Amino acid sequence: MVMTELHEKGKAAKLAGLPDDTRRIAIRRECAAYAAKFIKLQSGQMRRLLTIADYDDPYLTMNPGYEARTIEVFADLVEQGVVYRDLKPVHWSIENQTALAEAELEYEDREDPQVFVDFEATDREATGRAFDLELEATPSFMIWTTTPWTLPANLAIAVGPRYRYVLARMDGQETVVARELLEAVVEQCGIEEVEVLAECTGADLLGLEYRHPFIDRVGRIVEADYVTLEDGTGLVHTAPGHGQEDYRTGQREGFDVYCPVLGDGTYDETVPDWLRGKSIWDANGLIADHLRESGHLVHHELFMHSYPHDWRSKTPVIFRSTEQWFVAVDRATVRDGRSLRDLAMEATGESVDFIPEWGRNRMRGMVESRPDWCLSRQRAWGLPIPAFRGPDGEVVMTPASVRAVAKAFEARGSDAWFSESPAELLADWDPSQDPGVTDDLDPSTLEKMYDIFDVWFESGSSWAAVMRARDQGIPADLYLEGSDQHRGWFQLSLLPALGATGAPPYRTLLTHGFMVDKDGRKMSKSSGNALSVDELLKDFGADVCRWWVCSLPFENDIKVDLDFFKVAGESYRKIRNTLRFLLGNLSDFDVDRDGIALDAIEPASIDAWALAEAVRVEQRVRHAFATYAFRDAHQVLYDFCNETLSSIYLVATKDRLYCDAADSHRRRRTQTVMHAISDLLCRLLEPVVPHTADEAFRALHGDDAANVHLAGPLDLSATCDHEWSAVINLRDAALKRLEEAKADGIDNPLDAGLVIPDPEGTFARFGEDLADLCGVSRARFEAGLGEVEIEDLRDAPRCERSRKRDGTVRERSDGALLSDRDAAAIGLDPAS
RNA sequence: GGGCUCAUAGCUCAGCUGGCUAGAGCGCACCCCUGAUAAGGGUGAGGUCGGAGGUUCGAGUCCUCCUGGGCCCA
Repeated sequence: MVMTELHEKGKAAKLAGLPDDTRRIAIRRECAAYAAKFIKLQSGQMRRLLTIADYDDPYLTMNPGYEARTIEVFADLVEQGVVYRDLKPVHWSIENQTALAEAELEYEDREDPQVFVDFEATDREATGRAFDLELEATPSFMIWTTTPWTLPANLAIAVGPRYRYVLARMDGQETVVARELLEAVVEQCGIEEVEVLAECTGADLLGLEYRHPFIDRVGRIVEADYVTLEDGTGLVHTAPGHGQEDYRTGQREGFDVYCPVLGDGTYDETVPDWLRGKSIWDANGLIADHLRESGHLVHHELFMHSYPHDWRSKTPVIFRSTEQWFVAVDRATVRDGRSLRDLAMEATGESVDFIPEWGRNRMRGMVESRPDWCLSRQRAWGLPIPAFRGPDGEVVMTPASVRAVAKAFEARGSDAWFSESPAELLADWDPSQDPGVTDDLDPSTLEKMYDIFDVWFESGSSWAAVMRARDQGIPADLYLEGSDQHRGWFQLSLLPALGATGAPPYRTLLTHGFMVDKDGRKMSKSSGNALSVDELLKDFGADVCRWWVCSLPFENDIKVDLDFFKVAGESYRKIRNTLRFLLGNLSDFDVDRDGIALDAIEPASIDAWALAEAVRVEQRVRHAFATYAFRDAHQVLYDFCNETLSSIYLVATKDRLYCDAADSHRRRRTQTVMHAISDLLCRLLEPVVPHTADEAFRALHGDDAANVHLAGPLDLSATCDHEWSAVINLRDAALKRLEEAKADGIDNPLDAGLVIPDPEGTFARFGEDLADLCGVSRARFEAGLGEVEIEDLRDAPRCERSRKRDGTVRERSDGALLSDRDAAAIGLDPAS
């Protein structure tokens, strides 16, 4: 990205003229500035979401202290004997001319050729013997490949020793293919005449030789366990310089790691002249043409498949052999002889918790099959791998020399690698005390090497550079990332920590799914269905966004759409309105002056019930938070506000709040509970909707300095009559009856009274609240009744103040129609 | 092509180790309130649990295959 900008600004040309180290430092300056820009941008977004972090002292991988800690982790790995340098095929980005790690790849669809090619056997008789046949013509071995450009590097053909192979005459040419694939090959290649001449096993073919179709070279048939009968011909083109499996086969069989492709994706001098200097992508066509002309090409067609691309440049990557640094996952560690893979399988099997649990299986599968970690990159920006080359060309890098460089970096930053001499960088190193080198090694004879660490090694060292360095303690409680990081950060943090300390860096791994659009398709800038976090924050506010996030089943993919934020905004407003209503009704209430003791609340009162519900909510929400079940917390909080408070408690208590005498016990009792519930709600909502909770909390306490984020739990308790659940059921039944009564013209519940069956005498003690609970004017009980009945009160006088028709309404001394309670509340003598 | 994973009312989701007529919220329809009002309350209609087989006395819940998403890899 930075290099692109430098080119566009024309600075790259100027830089090219500078000495290597000077040029690298100049590029690194640009990169550091670029990184700083994004640090500012992204931390700004995170702050706006009101995340809590040490924003005054963030950890940055480019800080000298962080760099030093990372290098120390590396020193520990060197000490454990798991770091090595080797010539191997690695993922190579032609665009950026660097090796890439698995985590730096993206798979995208790409159209490539697939070719079926005949490789002519060198020895007709020997080949015939394998099939127990005397041959009249020289047969061929047919291979299939989707990367024709790797054919110049072909050194072998691999077969499965146990598979059956046939010698078949196909349109005149005698060719060997796997028996099970014959039909598919014939069909795909459009072969018209087929005659099977003989059959043998793969084992019979081993050791036979063939002539390379356009290079003067003889190849050999070898065995390999990765040969499958799923596609191709069952004979696998093998180029040890261009594939990891091919490389292993080549090592075993003693082949060179031959790779005629240069870093820029063109061929070197060792290929035929018609390919020299050509780009490998052009070579696909050239080679196909050449093979067609020479009669080796059986079939050629284009097809779409998923192919690895460089995640930065979005260009296709290739396998290319280069010297790189690796972390070995199967080498024994010095500490106890177990390999990193052993340790990782053990850690992911037991000591680490996974949320959700299937992450364990997923990650173990990846750990089980992962290749060695290619640590080195060829670029200017990043942390240098502190390796030197000695006077005899040998690589000098010991735990002590690495730690000496860590000291230099700590003091002067990793730019020192480019501005200082090897002797300066190794000032803290004494070769004579280092068993890893000869005693008389003179640091001033060393030359710096210029590989840069894979960025994943830096982020994978944060347990050391952050948690341990800041005395936060390791293992960390939780690493949280998307499910792609089972291969990325989770795994690449685990391996260094296991190597360096023998223990995993975390106790728990929490994984979330990916954002997809409302149709479940993945989001990307290119398909235009991506949403901007900035826009969302601007349009909906941080609290609504957080409220939405809290509602998600995060372990799966998350469907995202603008409409969902609107819905989240609606439900958020329900919470906010509930709080506002609570606070509004506490305006004349001072908890110290007017509050009553919570343990003095009558158990049969609706206030005891509401408080008991609040206690349950507190327990459930706290438990949900503690187990990362944020969705449950969201649900419980919403249901409490919507159901318990808004539709039941607050509706039922409106009458007393508005119409009871201001200082009456009943009214103050309700306010006391409303105060406690408000306090509780603020504290429970605080992690989710911090702005709202903060605002409400300060209003509740009438203290602008009150801080809900520091308030801690409330730990309420309540004693509630155990028959309250029956009362709530009774309410449901009554509401249904009231709905039915609308057919008789009783539209307004206050025009009705309830007659409640109460054979056991259970409901009488709730009498005071039952009418309000159902929104009717009054309730009475009858022992002999079967079910709830509605009393038509439309003819009863209505209180002008409370609008109730409770049977006590009559004209008072001031001429108003009032009930007894309302008359008393405004100071009239009830008897008057 | 392989590993992991998802698919339940119009929408977003619950449904633990298989067991009453499959739940919630939103939305929708109808109604009430008008002293939470760019609010509040009530009732109700919506589902062949992606498809096809199988195990079982019984499957949304277990097994197999298929279809369609997602992540990771080849």
